[in-house]
Amino acid sequence: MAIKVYNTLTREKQAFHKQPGERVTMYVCGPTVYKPSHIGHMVGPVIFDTVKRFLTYRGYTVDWVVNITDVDDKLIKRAAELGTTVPALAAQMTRDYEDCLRKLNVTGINQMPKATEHIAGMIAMIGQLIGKGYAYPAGGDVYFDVSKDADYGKLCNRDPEQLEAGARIEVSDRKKNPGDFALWKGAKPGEPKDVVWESPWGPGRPGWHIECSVMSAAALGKTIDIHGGGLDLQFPHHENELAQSESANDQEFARVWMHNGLLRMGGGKMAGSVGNVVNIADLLQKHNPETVRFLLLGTHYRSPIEYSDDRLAEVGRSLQSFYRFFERFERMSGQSFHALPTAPVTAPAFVAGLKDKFLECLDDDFNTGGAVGVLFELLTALNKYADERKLEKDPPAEFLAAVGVMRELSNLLGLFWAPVAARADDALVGGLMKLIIDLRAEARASKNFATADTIRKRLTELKVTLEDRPGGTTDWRVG
RNA sequence: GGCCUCGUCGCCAAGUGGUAAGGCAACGGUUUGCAAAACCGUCAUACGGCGGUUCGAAUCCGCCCGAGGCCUCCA
Repeated sequence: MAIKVYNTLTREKQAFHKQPGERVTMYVCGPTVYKPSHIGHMVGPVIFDTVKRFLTYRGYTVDWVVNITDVDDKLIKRAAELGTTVPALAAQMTRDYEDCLRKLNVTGINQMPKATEHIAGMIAMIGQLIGKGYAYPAGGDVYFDVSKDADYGKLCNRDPEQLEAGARIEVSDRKKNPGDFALWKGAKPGEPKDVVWESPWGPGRPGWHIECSVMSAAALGKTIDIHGGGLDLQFPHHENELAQSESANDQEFARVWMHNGLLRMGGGKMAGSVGNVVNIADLLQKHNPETVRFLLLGTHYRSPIEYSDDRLAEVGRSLQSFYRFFERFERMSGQSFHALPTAPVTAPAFVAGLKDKFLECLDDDFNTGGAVGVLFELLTALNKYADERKLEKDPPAEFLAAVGVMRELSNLLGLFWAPVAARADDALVGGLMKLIIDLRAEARASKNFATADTIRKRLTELKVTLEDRPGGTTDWRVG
């Protein structure tokens, strides 16, 4: 089985260009850290985390870098509004971003370089571009000259001529062509000192696009295997990164470009600039982080996802059947599903076809939506197996292996990483529940079903569900 | 105006030439003292519309309708 990947540059799915055993370098554009992260910021990380998990599973060694933009106009503005400094604001928002990644089980990032730590490299690259005639200083700024780059626009199929026709591009008499973009921005009067660096073209700070060109090369080399990011970054950001890097280095910048679809809300994309964002912190007040990850992976990564509270609630509901199975598994085996190893296991016959189907989905351009569907089929197969054999305890090795397959595959999607605290582990609550259940058991034993049902009904009103099992035992759960 | 996506069951969604996965919801059944959970079954002759190519199309081509992204900061 060969992995196929859709490449934005060629607009087609192609066989992945590396062989298992080789190192794969992956660079994904991260956030500008001026506000708390919203869910849209997590789409890329969750998807590329899954990409890394799968490539690793297939035998590749993946080196994944996500950058942090910690100096920029929005940061300067926001820091001034809050009465703080750019470095302080950036540090705080970076922690927020990292916290969100952790909460959504994004574990695969190897490095998160910051723009301000690579200013020297950016100045060097800008100098190189000027030396080769691709860029020109103008009034304290430095611009990239798109007319000098013969294949400018190849990523997004843009014609520089038509950029002029658009006329929405920022007008500046310093630019030679309307499509030219800033590599270096001269400092403006009144800007705080901590956003100003000295350069051969005067004090100032780097443009946005140059940081990715420099940091990706510094961390991963001049040619990277996978460059990822949101669809909204295709143009101009990625187009410009590409133009800079290839003009400066005379070698291919990225072998494969992967772009994830955008999260939408109310029919349009969710973005800080639109103002319809939902912060992760707020979101996690109401929903389990696994539900959020499940939602993001339930759709193919190149498609848009419509976000809504109802949608998340529905996803949460569909997740319940997995959790119930994990509890069932624990009851019969005495083992926690979450404690099972994630290493590959040989699939027993009754689930072997499903395992193959799951892996084929991921082989085909990381089709997580299809893979999630297979997980549900696997769940049904496991429950059915246990039902048919009336398994209550000491499940056979075959069954344990099949559950191991569930563990192995769901881990490729980064799902089910934490035991769900469905019931209070509070000693008092546990003791009270045992008391109530014991009393109800006595009522049932003496055929006093009216009392038994009243107890259950009252508990239901308190969002506690009782489940009577064969043999007279009763389990309870919240929800 | 230019570039680019997308339109599959009530809702979400996979499926890129070979006869429509899966989930939620709903309805029947098995099980249960009754429930809950689980399992079984029903639920799109049909893939926005109209043409075309083909032995064969949701999948390819053309046109139309509708939704969205980019062309300015944006994951």
